[in-house]
Amino acid sequence: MFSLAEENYLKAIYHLESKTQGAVSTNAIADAMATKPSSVTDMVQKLADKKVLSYIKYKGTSLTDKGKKTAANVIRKHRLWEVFLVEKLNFHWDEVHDIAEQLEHVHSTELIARLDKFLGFPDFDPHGDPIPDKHGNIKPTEKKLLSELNKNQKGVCVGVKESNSDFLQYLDKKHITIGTKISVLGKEFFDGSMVIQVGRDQFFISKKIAENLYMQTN
Amino acid sequence: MFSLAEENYLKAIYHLESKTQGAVSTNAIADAMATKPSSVTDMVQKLADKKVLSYIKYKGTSLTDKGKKTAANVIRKHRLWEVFLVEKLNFHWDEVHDIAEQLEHVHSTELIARLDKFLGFPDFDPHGDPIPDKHGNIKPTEKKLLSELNKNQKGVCVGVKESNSDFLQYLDKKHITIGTKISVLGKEFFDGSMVIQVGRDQFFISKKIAENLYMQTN
DNA sequence: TATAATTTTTAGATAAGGCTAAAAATAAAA
DNA sequence: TTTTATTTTTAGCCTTATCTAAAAATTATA
Repeated sequence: MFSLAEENYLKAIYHLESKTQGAVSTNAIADAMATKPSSVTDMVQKLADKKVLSYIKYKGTSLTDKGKKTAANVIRKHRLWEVFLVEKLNFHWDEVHDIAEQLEHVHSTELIARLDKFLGFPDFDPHGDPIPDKHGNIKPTEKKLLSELNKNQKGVCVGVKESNSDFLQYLDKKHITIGTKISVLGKEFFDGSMVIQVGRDQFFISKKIAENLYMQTN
Repeated sequence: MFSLAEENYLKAIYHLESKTQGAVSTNAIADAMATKPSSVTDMVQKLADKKVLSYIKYKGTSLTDKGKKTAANVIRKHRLWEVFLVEKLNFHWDEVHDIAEQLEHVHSTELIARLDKFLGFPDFDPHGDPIPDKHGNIKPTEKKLLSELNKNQKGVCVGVKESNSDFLQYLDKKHITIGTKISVLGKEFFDGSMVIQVGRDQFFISKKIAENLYMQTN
């Protein structure tokens, strides 16, 4: 069992590893966690003792399989709770992060298994990020921007890139949300604008809109 | 904002105050929290500084209005989460305590407001305990004996009057426990016997049984 | 009411997690 | 290849929440 602090370190290191290659530096972790490098050194040494990461002085750290699995599980919980908050409690996509940040540390595998089922075994969270399975595996996925689709292609909205209130309100008005199917009826190469179909409605969207919607196409 | 430990102390003291009258003793708190009296003294002094309770050396403590409200709010969260776990995630009523114990410390008034609405503004948790409102007030509730109910009335079992082993074993066999919903399908005025419904089962009970079950009816 | 028993508090210690300042190692620049 | 700059670690200290052991206050008993 890991403490709240330990879980947060593992999560941060997991995210950092996926963004860069090679060992993760102490300073990078300190930046990501808004803490001091000296605190990171202490914690990383403790986590190395617990076999969730390997650490070489002055050379940085990388998660072991056990560490990756633990981190992925925390991320799984975070993302499932985000789906719950948005789908069931009607929060907006941009309001859920801080709450999920707390909920992710509730310990109970049974709880998460049941929550997963209650939510219909979702594959993506409201930001379009994939939800790891109970073994910590993430289904390899093709997440594209709507703006990358061409005429006659279609997909399912899996998240938003920018999530300012005006944008979310626009999506609300157009009834676009996670899981909404969108078809590209036309695309103007001059300005990247599109005509799309959402349900029975067909309408025009600008390139700016299309560039902020994550789509899954398979 | 209160720490996890502070919230747990407030909650424990709140429960102890409702069970006894007068100030709560240091040892009573230590017992309730499975901690040492010396630890309680430290914490209680800290909480007195924060104006959530009044503390007189060697004389015990009692919550201030602020302390009561804070404690009631933690209890409100705990009980709402228990409803969620049982009603939505299909946990059994006796499996939810430990999980709710963690969930109750998630900080977000908006979350609780929305959860409350999602659950249909419940008044009681699965154990039959009342859920404080957002101001910390608990609706005064009427606890009756099952024998006082009439045909077509129903309620939730909130406790037993006599608790000898034979009686408890009988309840076990009939799947009656704290939180069990019981409906009175028929009542014989000659001997006070009843036909009741528990879950999907319908069966006969004597007056003696009915006189030993506390019910909450609303 | 003086003594014994119990309760409560204080003093000092520990573990987790974090910080500052200084030292050591590594990387970059001259 | 020295020297300088940056990164990382170490050492020592702080806070929160806990503990044990001893002292003090209160309560019970003789």
